[in-house]
Amino acid sequence: MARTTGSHSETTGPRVRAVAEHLFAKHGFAAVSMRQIAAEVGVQAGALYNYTPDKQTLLFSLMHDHMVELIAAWDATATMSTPTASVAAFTRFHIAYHLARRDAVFIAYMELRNLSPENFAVIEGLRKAYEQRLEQIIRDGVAQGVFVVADTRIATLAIIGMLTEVTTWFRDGGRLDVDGVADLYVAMVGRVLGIGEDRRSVS
Amino acid sequence: MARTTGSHSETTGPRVRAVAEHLFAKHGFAAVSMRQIAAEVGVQAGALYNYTPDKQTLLFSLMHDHMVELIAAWDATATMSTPTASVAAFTRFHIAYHLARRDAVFIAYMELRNLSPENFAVIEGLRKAYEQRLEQIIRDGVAQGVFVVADTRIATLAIIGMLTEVTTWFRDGGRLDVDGVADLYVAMVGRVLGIGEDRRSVS
DNA sequence: GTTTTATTTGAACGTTTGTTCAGTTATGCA
DNA sequence: TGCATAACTGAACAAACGTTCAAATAAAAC
Repeated sequence: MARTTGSHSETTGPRVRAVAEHLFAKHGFAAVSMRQIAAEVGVQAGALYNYTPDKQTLLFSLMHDHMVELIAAWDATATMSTPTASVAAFTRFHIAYHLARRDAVFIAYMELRNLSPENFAVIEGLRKAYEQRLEQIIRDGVAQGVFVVADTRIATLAIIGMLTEVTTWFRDGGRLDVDGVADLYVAMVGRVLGIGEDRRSVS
Repeated sequence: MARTTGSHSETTGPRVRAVAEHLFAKHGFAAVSMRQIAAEVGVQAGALYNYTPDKQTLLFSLMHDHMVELIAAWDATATMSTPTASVAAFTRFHIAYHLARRDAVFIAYMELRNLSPENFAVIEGLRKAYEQRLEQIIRDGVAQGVFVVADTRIATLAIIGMLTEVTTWFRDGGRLDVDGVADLYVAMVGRVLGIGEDRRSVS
């Protein structure tokens, strides 16, 4: 036996990526073998090498595409408006997107140490680029006097941290749905940024 | 050659754990071999099995001890006082402790999926127990009317998330030292909890 | 209907894996 | 000083690892 019925690059290629994404997220890059991926795809291990030069590149490719798509999705969502509206939109976008693509998000946050130095630098740059989007909104809000924050950079990181943490506990069918969670976080993020704060009350 | 000069269980045992903790944090549990650990300790791989029944138990033991020590350290720190003081103390404690023991923290958050189901349940229980400490403080604050939060549970998770995120970017010798970072987070956490909020301003 | 080409198999490769254990040696106790 | 034991070595085990490649076969092109 060799080539099987219905075999096709256009279906196998994406399937390899989808299966790898799922298994890497579930068990970790180092704990998943090429043979496991192949088995799940329904193919022999050797066939995977038609779609990736090696395992490491497969991981990098998944992470890279995810980060690029994340940034593109936000840039397509973002509209010129007030900092207050922008930060609320960012909060809702971040939560919804991260919950919808949990496997990819998990990998992008957890498998950085399995990347070669050059590949790491690329992913790190993309992550920074994404964070910059939020940081710029906060900077604008501070400049316009609608946000009151002691340290823009730290506020950015704190907000990213609290938003991303949602992926670790959110379960479909739980007490709150995605929109309900997003509403609560929009309010909390607003507080962190001091929206509507009476500035005289600050010593 | 067999037993080497100066060999001693009381020194090798802790060294195995220290080396394993460091390597697991740096490269991930699955990516580190028993031979790598042994080499770093300065011993042959077989010798490790005097100190752990197997690799998985070594991981679990590290995570378990870390969580127990974390909880014990907080319980030793916590004092009866106002919710506002307690939450500030928790914030400072969490940041300082997590930055001081970064390797252990990293492992406890990242290697859960490499645990057997029973071991996972134990660690998860300890994590919940730690979160409960913060949640109880927030609940007390809400009951006393000094905190204003829409959802106590979500506020707890959001705060834990934003505090833990510090470990991903903090570098010694950076722009801010630990105390400086903690100061900023105490203020941000206070805002999330609505401390000092004018309740009439909420619709 | 034949030829070309893309796709996959299946076996093989050299390493490395976690773990075991009989044998060897330094150490602590009598 | 001698003996028992704790600590470690070094070799061995079967299994699994990522990767390669000639051979085989389905699909596409003509």
